[in-house]
Amino acid sequence: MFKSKDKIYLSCNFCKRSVMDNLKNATDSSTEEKIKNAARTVFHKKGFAASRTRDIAEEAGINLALLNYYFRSKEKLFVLVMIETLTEFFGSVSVIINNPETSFEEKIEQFAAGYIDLIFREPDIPLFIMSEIRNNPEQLLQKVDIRNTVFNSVFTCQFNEAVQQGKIKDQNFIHFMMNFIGLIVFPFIGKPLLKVISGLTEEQFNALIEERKKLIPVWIKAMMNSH
Amino acid sequence: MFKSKDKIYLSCNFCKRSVMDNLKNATDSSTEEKIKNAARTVFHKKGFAASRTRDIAEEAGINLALLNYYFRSKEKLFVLVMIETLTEFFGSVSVIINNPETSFEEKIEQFAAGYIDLIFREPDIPLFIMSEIRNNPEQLLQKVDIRNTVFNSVFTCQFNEAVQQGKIKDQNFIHFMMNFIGLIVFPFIGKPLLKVISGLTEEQFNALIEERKKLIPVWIKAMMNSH
DNA sequence: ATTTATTTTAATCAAACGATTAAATAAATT
DNA sequence: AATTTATTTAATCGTTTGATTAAAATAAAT
Repeated sequence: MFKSKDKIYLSCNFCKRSVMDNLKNATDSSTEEKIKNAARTVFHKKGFAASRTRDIAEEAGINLALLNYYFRSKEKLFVLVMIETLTEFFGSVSVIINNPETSFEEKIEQFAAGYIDLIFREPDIPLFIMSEIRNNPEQLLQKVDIRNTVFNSVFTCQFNEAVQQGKIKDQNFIHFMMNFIGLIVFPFIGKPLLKVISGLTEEQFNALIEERKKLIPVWIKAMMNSH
Repeated sequence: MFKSKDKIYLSCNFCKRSVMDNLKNATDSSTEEKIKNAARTVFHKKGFAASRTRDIAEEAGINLALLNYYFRSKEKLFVLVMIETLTEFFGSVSVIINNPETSFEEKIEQFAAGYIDLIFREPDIPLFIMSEIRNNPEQLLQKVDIRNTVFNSVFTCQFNEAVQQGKIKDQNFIHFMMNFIGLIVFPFIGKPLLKVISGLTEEQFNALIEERKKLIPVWIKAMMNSH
């Protein structure tokens, strides 16, 4: 029991192999990938506590025992999904905010549009991350170095330069990032509530968010010069 | 078994008594109030699925059976907590945004400051509402008429007046509300993540949010005139 | 003082759930 | 072809968990 598979997939916390190696090795049609995709879907939608391993197995079209054979436990499978999700979610930012070719303003536009597109493809991710990280923040977040991604970025440098050159007013970078990310992400997090409040249909609401790709950069620039 | 208590506390969905009547009747020290407060704490912190009725009973300092005696089931207790939470959370807005004495700008300031204070007292509420409502939005939200509270408010009228009088540019009210609420609420929802990203301590982070009471109105006004 | 009603508890049930086992089948290796 | 290794399944184990029961303790009423 738990032979070679065990070494590859379950020792990721201890062995030298990175999660990314495992990702590359697995084909989309392979059983472990099927299970992981199913787990992703179910966890994202319901969260850890409300997800049943039987539901994940059914979603993957396999037996419950197989899930435990590959991933040993619900929790280990969850951690794997969480790492992949965080990596995807913050990795895609990294490309945009570290592009040396684009200006500060261009990055703001690309960031807003790119992120809204990303969340449109997987709208459950923001609420999933926020609510699951609440339980054990440091344990889950230490696996993906988000802080470094954000603070040592070209984007951050360009922000500081713009302040020094007097192009934008001097202001707290954390406030700026909170506002920027909040404007992008909040409509997705608050969607169920906001739909009821606004009385909009799914399509109307999505159209509104689509508009925000253009609007958020305008708003953010106005905010930056309002102090 | 399930005698007079039953009629009062468990038939709230069917009988003529409102939830508010029950609230008034119960003293803070009474057993049912102790249970409800404990349920509130646990549900707010962990969400429905991760909360155990045994934990709630322990938090309340009573036996598990007593919880079911008073509230009949975990789910009924949860619905009660959710209604109270929504009522409190959106009721407190109502006072501010329907005050006929204050101007549009004053309401923005009071709304921001008042809401940040409210969430400071109960910081788990925003994420609790967002994540729990995702599962059955209409069922939970139909119990509190939020849409009416927002759209038929003095605040909404004053917004429309300001647009007509050319004081602010013509813009989508839904966008405006999403931005406004998002700026207030998102730092609390994203707190675990934002703390790690920023590297700030609890106190530093709270101080930052405190600043936002003054900053958000400034930002919002800048945004409103940026189209 | 006795009955009646209410409040509280310990013990336990039944279903749900995560995990395991052992056995069967398929694939790969020698 | 024989043997080992990998994949898949049915059956089931042990806990957890929501809910119930019956009875004890307390309070209220007659």
